[in-house]
Amino acid sequence: MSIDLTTEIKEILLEAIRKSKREGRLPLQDIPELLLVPPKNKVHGDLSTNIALQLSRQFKGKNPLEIAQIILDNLEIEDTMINKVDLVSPGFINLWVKEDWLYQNLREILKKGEEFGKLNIGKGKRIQVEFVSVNPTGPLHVGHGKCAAVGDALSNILKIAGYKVEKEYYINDQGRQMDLLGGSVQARYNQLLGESWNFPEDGYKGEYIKDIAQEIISEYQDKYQGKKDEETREFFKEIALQKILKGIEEDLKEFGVEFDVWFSERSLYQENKLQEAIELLKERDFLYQKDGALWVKTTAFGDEKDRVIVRENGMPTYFASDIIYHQNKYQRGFNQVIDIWGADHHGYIKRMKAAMQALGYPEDFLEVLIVQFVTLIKDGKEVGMSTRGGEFITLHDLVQEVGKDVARYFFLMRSYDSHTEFDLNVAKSQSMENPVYYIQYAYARICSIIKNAKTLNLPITDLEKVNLNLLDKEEEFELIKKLSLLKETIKSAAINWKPHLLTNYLYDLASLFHKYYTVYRIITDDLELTKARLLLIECVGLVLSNTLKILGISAPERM
RNA sequence: GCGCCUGUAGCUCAAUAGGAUAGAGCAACGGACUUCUAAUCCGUAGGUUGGGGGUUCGAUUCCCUUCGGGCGCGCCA
Repeated sequence: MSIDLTTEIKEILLEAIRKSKREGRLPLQDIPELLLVPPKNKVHGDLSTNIALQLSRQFKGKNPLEIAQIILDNLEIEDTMINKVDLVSPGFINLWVKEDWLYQNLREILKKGEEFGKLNIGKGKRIQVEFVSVNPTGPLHVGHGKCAAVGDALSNILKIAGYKVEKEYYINDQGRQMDLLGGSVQARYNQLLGESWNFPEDGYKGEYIKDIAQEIISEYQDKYQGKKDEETREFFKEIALQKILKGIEEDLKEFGVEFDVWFSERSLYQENKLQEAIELLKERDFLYQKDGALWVKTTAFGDEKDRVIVRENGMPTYFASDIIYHQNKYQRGFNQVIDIWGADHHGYIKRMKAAMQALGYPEDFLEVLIVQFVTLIKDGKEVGMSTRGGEFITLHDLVQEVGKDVARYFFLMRSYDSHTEFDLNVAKSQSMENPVYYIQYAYARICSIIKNAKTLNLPITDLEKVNLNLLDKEEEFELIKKLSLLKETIKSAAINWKPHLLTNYLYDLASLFHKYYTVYRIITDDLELTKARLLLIECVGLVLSNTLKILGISAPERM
């Protein structure tokens, strides 16, 4: 097991700090997490830390420069990867790294291959990510696609960061909306068979309802024509649910998203879990009766008002389902669950988090991530997305139109909490405007060069026999530094739950490669140089494909 | 009215956990193909980070206030 090189340098700095503490020159309580990052400006070195500035908080009045100087006094850089150290006002410690450190990164990447990027910051902690969870009453639209992309990518990021992750879809398969769905399909079925049949008020009017009715006709002919009994209603409800769920599952699969668990709301009520939750809440004194209904005292945990869990008529509310659903999650042993919701549900967060605390779970057991809306732009104009309007665009349509890779990238390229403006014209263009192709093209170029090298019988990735010192150009150093940053980027994406850090990283890396490619040839008359450069681009290719894989975007070998 | 998200270049957005001279792409203008794929590269121009206060060595980032945009405030789901 080789040591993480950035960690190694951090350790050297920390040792200097600990030594200063032992000597009494820095009477510290605790040492904050040491951040070691490449500065924006090259004159500030290869890596930089603000630790002295951080530490100066602990003892006011002490000049950060003095603190930095004390650390430097105790810093042993002989026989390390650090080449030079500098101290700059107001207290930054800047480090220059030996070239050998950079080369060592390449060795590590090559050795680990597809494993490069894996971390262990999760330490096996179990996290559940629940996302999409759309009511099974119609097809997924593009907004759900954004949630799906974010949830799936975040799950992959957490996995590679060392968490045990489960992806779950919650199916709201009971209640009024299911009755309406069944009723709507039943009405269309009968109408298609020539019956005069009233369409339910507030029913689902989309074309897909007619499609389902048509399917039922081909499968069952007129078997249920004109029937109005309970059994028939159940039949329509059930078959509509199954068909729509199947469609949702297919659309997601086509989008590259697969769930570990499809969890049915109905199943919650088969074990009388509601009673269990109510008992617990009562015991903990967060439950009371008022106006004939049962209320949860969510205001005790910051909610604006208390919420009804069982209605006056004895029926549990949707909130009740969600409480026992999350109780179930807790009982399944997750250390933390992340719910990903659309922006229209944000008002629900407080009461859910309050309910969790009322049940006695840790405050951060449930975290909710709110994904902002998507606006589709076509020919410079906004495309309406209401279900009622005719211009409904489904996720399926979008994937057909622009492809899975482009759709996923566009949803992930911006922070999920900013509104996505999805320009269909840009997404469809196979030009430099489209960042997906820009990145994939970098990978395809690398594959193409390696293929050429093979036809020329050039030896590839013979690590021991390559003289990496020949990689001495500025562009090469920049590339290697970027490669070595992958793990830090994944770490940051995992801790902050920000998949878009990886799309940005990919773009930067691709950009550095394209620049390098333009200035230098990989395959030259100089065999030794060629070998070294081939090794470098192989590493770039590996990192590109590893990162694309995390985001669920394919890495084509030729374009 | 209250709550959540948001406001950065003409447009779409970054800015890593409060760090150093706020960066990319597009659009505009000017260049580079006898080349391992030009789906590429180089250059020019573009800013009072909506406004105003505060916190500190330092604020696009945190707090208060104000203005604009989006969304939500059911014994609906």
